[in-house]
Amino acid sequence: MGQSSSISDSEHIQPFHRLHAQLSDLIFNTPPGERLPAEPELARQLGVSRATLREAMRSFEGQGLIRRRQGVGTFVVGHPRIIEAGLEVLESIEKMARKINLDVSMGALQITQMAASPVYAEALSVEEGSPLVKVSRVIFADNRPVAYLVDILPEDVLPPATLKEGFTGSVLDFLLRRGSPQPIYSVTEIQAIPAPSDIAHALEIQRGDVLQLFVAREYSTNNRVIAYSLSYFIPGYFKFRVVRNVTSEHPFV
Amino acid sequence: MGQSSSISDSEHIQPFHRLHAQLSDLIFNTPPGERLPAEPELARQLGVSRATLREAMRSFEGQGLIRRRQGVGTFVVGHPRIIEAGLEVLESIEKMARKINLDVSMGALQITQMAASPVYAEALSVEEGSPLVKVSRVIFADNRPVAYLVDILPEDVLPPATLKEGFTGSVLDFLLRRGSPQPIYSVTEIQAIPAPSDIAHALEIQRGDVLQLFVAREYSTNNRVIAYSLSYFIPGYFKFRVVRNVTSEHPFV
DNA sequence: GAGTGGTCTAGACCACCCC
DNA sequence: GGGTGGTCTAGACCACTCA
Repeated sequence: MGQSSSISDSEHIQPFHRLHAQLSDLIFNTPPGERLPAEPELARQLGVSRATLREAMRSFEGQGLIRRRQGVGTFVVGHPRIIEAGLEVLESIEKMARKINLDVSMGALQITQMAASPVYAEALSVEEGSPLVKVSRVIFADNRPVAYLVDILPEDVLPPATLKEGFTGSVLDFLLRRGSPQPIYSVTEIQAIPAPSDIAHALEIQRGDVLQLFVAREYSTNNRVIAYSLSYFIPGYFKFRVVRNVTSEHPFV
Repeated sequence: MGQSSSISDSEHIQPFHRLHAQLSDLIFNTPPGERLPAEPELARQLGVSRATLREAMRSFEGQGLIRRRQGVGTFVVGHPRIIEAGLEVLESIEKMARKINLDVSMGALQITQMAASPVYAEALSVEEGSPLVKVSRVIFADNRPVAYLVDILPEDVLPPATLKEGFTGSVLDFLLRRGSPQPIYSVTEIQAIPAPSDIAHALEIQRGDVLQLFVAREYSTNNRVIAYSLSYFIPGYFKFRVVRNVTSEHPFV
């Protein structure tokens, strides 16, 4: 079983590889916005089990070519516009998106006050237990969730009350606009991770799907850490670029 | 079924979450180097199906905490030493590793001569069909594969014959040592991707596991592109860092 | 050949969305 | 209520490794 053998020059290709090609055809021959057949139906048509079909679908979702919505269906989306950014410059997604005339909005905003856990205390160089504010939200581009952002700041840097008005999703822009303390630079760590359940849910992708994660500490004058932030990006919607130099002398940053 | 209900305050947690915690316990309480029980056995012990067990294991593999080897078993590995690098500086994995006294070696070296495909021709700014050299290899740290590197260069930049001697895995180091043309900087694009089958195989991970990919164009004097390179890293063994500045004037890079 | 992880199947139940 | 995707199960066969 497995290989349904109806194809003539069938090597013993595993179902997955054949499936991947078939799915690719199907997706590119389906107009954007259209729904694909339901999973059980599609699995039957392609002669594989639903588990195998879903496995093959994962990579297309990471590329932003399809979008699956529980209770609704799986939809083909057009080639997404890509948000491109050079990493040397610290700037908000909103600003990056504006450059390519992409409509960006914010949703699922949560502002929480909390006491500093050991991890956060260390990241922000504050006492354990000191008051913090955690701001999390989802960024949408073309009405699709594309990023999940979390900022953690000391309460005196960002009193929750001040956020009530004029917050559009970017803590960085907010701080810059307010003026003091002034963000100067950030040290950002780059990681690739499988999506944890809660974040997968917020981004409407599957747990385990690939995400690009930036973990940043933002610094103000006199090297004070004013924010610790986690940014989860769905790959395929973003292109991050960095210029690297061969240097004989080594600047200790 | 599923929840085996022996636990007292059982909310209706999905098997996956409970499993993840149980696995975490098991892994941290198993000495590095030891083998875990076989998958069917372990699935029985934990009261889940093998599919669910394997799904839960994926994330631990991405973090480098376990290593699965077909036909052999699943092993706990100690907290891996992490190769850390600032991205501002273009340097080879060998150099990064040497800084932390980590033993790095190369395997599965393949040197292929080929004609420029449209993609490669564009990337290297050469004529389609012009002669190229493709160098691919696997990088091992502590005897584990941790990265898969591919460099594509014009044949006149890197005649295959010259590679026969003194090549230890880094095309960058090789070019620097030889002196001409001299690499000056690279423009690197950062992506998170699920591992394609062939690369998963070379890195001894599972297809679909998370990888950090760098796609770079390396430039020489007078802005000639001398190399196009793809670097696939297993997350968990690497930590990449970049400093980002807030700039009021906007340099159009 | 015995035992391991890698892949796949068929079927089930659930959470969710929309009518 | 009816249909969708999300999760899980039990069992099978395969590819690989090693004695």
